[in-house]
Amino acid sequence: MTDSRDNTASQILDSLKNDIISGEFLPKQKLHIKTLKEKYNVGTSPLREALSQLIAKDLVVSKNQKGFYVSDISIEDLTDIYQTRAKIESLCIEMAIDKGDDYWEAKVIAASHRLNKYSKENDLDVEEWQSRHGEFHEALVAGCMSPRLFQIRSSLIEKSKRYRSLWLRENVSNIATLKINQNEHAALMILALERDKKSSSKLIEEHIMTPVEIIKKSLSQL
Amino acid sequence: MTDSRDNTASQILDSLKNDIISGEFLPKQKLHIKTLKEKYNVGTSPLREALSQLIAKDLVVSKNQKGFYVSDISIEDLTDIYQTRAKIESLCIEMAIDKGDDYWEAKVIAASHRLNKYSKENDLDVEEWQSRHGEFHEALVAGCMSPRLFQIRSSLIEKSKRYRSLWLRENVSNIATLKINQNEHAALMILALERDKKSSSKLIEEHIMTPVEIIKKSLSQL
DNA sequence: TAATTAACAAATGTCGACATTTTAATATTT
DNA sequence: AAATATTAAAATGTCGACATTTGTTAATTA
Repeated sequence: MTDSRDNTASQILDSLKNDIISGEFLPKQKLHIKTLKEKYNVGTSPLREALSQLIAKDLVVSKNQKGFYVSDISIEDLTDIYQTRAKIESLCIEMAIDKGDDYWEAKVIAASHRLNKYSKENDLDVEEWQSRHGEFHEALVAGCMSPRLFQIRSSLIEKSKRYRSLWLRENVSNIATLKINQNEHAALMILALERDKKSSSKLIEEHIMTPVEIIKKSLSQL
Repeated sequence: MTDSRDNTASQILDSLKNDIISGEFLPKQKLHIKTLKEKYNVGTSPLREALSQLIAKDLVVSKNQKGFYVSDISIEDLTDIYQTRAKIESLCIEMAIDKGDDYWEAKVIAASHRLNKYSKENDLDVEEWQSRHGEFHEALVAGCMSPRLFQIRSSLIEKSKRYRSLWLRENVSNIATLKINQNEHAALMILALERDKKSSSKLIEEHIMTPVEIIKKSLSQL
């Protein structure tokens, strides 16, 4: 059995990262050391080490002697993140189509089924839907077999999730908007399994860019 | 005037990162806290914070209670890094060709000239050549205008530089190999200025992948 | 002699304290 | 009253010390 006890810093890292991505801590908000120490029940060192890692991940910034702050957001950054994410996801899918085997196909079909079934339910839990949605897209690109590209993809997803969270916060009612393009998911799967690289990559780029305009709107009113 | 005094951690970060990328610290090598403190003349906290940032950048790993180590390398990772880097660079060039203006063109021509002139010199300094080479490629993609994509590009370059450093370390004589494909640079510029996306992206991918096989060889003998 | 145990030395991760800087609140001057 | 200067309070970043854990060497046992 492997010794997988993590150090304190990496434990805080996860919680703190989540609290930033989920929008509990808002952009530009000051992160008081004292407050955080109490909130997460930790000492100075591990906390600062976790914050340091979040700096490297662009979720936190620090000015010398002026403390830590949650990274600011902007419409330009929102657009850039989503555009880059679209390009990367398109790359992933193209590679997955090149290299994906039978297991990949099977996993895609399975994930698609789970998403479809749940989307038709009446009173659905947003968390659950988002989880299945994420798993479907992950299954699609899983065949690409490039750890580094995957890592880039993940970090971009984290960043875009923050924008989506902030938007959801202001538009709790419009959750249904998330599921607008449910038919696109089916199309995506079919194109991928048909190994149609061109169409797949084109559709995925559009699919990812869909929510941008909506989020932009509510962001500019802030 | 802006107050741009950095904190101690970010100062160490640069030095330490450089020493890892340049191969002064070898893969898997243990990074003793005590030694590093003396080497960089700093205390525990800022050092550990710098190390934490390098963990997020995948240049350092840490096992709980067992200290910090330079990230390991492998042929698989080498290949993955360079392949991903090639894809990203190709993306950048395509976008640059789409969005690049007259200033972009001018800068590309200028950088190309500087590289060409220096490449013809008899006794050249490797550092200087690498610098001009890097600037040429940067000029080529500068038109892409996506900070996030640029950032991804930079982090991949850092990682690939480490492999190149380790290879150079074992093959000081073969430095000339670096300049093998000098003619490709001219071709690259022409294609970009002709706004030929397809050919540009194809050539840049090949250009980036060129050194992989050479580095692989010397790596597998280690 | 090999293997196991015990004891020691080295190194890590965490905390609390201190000096320095920033921020705020108050007083002073024009 | 507005602007500046002064003082006090809060917060930051750094260090050294301490408890725990790890790794190594020596001793004991089979």
